[in-house]
Amino acid sequence: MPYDHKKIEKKWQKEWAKNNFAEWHAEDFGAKQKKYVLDMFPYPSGEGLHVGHLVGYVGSDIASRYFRMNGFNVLHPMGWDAFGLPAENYAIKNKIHPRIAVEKNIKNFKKQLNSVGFSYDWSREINTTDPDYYKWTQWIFLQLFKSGLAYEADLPVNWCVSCKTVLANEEVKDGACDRCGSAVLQKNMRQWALKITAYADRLLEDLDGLDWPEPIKEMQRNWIGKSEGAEIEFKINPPVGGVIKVFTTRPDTLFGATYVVLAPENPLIQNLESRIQNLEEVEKYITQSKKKTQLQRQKEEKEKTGVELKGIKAINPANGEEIPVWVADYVLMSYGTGAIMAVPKHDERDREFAEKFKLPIVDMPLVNKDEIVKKVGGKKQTQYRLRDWIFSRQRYWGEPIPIIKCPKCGNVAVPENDLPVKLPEVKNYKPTGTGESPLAAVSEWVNVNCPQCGGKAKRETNTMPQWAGSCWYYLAYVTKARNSKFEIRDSDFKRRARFWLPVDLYIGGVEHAVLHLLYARFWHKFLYDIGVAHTKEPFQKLLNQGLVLGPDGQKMSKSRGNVISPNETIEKFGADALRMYEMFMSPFGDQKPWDPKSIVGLRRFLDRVWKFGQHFADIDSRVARALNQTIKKVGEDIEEFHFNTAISALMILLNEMEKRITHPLASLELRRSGPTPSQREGENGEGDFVIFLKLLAPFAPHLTEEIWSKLGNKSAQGRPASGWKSIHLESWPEYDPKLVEEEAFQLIVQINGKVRDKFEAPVNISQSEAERLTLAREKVKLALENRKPRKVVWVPKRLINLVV
RNA sequence: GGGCAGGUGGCGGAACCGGAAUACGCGUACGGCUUAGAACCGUAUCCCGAAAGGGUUGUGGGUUCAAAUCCCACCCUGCCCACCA
Repeated sequence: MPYDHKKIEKKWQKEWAKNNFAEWHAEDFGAKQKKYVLDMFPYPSGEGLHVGHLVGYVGSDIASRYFRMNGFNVLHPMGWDAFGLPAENYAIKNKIHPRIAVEKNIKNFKKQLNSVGFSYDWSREINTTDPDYYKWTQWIFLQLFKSGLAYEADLPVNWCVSCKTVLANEEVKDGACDRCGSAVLQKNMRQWALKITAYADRLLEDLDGLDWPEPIKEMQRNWIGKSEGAEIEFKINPPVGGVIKVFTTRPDTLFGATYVVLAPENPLIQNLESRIQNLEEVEKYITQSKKKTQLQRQKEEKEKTGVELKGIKAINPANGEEIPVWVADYVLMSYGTGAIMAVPKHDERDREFAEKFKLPIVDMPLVNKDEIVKKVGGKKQTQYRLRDWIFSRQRYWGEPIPIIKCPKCGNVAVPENDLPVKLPEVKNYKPTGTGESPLAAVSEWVNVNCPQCGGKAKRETNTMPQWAGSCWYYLAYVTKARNSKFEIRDSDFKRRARFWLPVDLYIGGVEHAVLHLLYARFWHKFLYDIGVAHTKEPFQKLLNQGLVLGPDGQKMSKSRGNVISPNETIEKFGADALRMYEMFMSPFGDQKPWDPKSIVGLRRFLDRVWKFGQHFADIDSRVARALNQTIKKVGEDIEEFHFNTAISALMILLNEMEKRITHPLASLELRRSGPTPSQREGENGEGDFVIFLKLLAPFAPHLTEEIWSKLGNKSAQGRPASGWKSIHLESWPEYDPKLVEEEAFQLIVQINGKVRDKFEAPVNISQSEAERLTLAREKVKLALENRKPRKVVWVPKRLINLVV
């Protein structure tokens, strides 16, 4: 009989919640060694969780349970990243207030998570939209502001026409909005930005000490994009005042520079206006290129365009030659100095441009970098590709930026005692599209007195981006012990943080490689600098779970209709089967399609475990070896997140145990299904089976708990007295190293590298003995045809190879 | 164009510190059980061949007693970045 997963899983979820074991909670300042196991928390979207979201959560749950069984004090919390566009767009579409939508969605998410049987410490649950929470998001912003790291300026920004807000560079993908895929326009707007570039070097260097997947580190390195070079000045002829500064990583090619190119946005062009003979043409070109979106620029397949500034020449400082000056949009204002020296002999882009516009391409001797820089009066310089983080959004559903704009005093910080600046209720929270946030319309909220001079002033009406709340949430869990409020300034917090930080194991998707993970590292480093955090990095070890594709091999999405919800799967196969299938289907980090058929294999396995537990099982002692090997294998595999092979090992062990059943009746009953009352306590077999159950427990927590309690390990009834004994509070089984080693092995006999025979031999067989036995074998004699081996290769415990 | 990861049965994958390629699971076939089906149990299942035997880890080459594993060249797929000077 298959087990009744609906009944069993509900029952234990209720018991676990009701009993709320202290052992499942993280214990601040506990004596056991701490382990902080963290999931990237979800956006509670309206669609609910799909099976792909669960892969990471299942993995971290297995790890957490395993660490608890190994005697660690595990902090494994969960919360909600509920501000931002997904929540707001959902609310707009369904015509409910985002606050209400988020509440509803969180309820649904929590229900879904609980139905999978996760062992989260819900006493530390957080929600980034909770004013008690975002009070501290705002507080950190104010510290950044006071340190000069948050500033407002006219900046070139990305504007999403559909989301009607500016975006950070990190949120633009292939020239389109990462969120909605719409075109992104380049605009100049007055915006708040965070000076992440001030941390570029530290963000780069400290990657080395992190136990992160190498590709993620590489992505961050590329994003930061450090390059060393020099800034070199080119004098202008006629001398109109000012010089053209260029940045180059190859000053050694300076002799080959045959023209100079300015970015269309380069302000120098305005200074030169009076001398430009073809001003009209130049201005037309500039206007045109400004109109292009990034997407358009890319679609034009990098076909070079540009216009010469006639009447203007630059002087190559290496050889004093006069060279032409051009304006072209292949040079970007936002990188370097917004001007380049073009070396068409050496640089492919310059060559393409030179060929198109018939500019000279000359050979040059390469010279010593440092010497030439010195000689022409240039200076060494380091450039980063990383830009400051555009931090304001013209949207309603975010943390208000806690700044008051006073006509007299300028931008004034909201006094700390006035935090949080609560997001006001509004009737219309739709984005305006004018560049103003919907908050600007709430006059009773906007109009305030300046905290500095007392005069009339207005609140900043932009809100923070979605990433703000997730920049410090791992600290919030630490702060929020047992439902207390957040406070990250006092010594109590600092003691807790010192106890728990850094996060020992952080699990989430690759998609955050240069978004959340870079932003959070930046904030953490700032918090370190102001003495809030004591570690240089927040997340010591990072693992990425692989993406789950739909059954059609495509990315799961509502529009494709290939989204698999955990709800139906749990209904049909149970949470334990779902958990195991997700871990078994591929290596943890691999992308994988969902195969609706394969999950039955895991369910079959669990049914066989159930049957085994229903009937007593006298297992013969030869299983001991397999058992010890499995204890070793499963433990090692869990530590390395090789869950697929851990499960395979458990399957092999169960197969083995079924083969070794000595009681004929039990054997029969296991093979058929049928009622049997028999259960003996104290059998050898039961001991072995119980060990197997413990190994399986982190993967299939419900089923193992049920069998465990049925085996006489006191069920939950009658709790809270001392009756409770959950399998999840048991110790992880230990293996006997002697029993892991095999006594015998299949000795492979090769002749010229080809397998010709094999026979069983004791592990400690000597080479001479193995040779003697090998040469005596019929098959070998036949294959040798009287030839004598000219060489014998002997690999202990594996093979013997006769070379003739 | 640059960087990174990866190509193994009908499918997901295992082995990858060089040592039996295809563990484990899905699927499929046949048999059992069953009034029948489902479920379950058993057996088989990389390819060619009746067998002996031979072949097989994207392709081609190399190193080695021995290569899925190491080296070189090429092809393909996925992800990230992309006119960053």
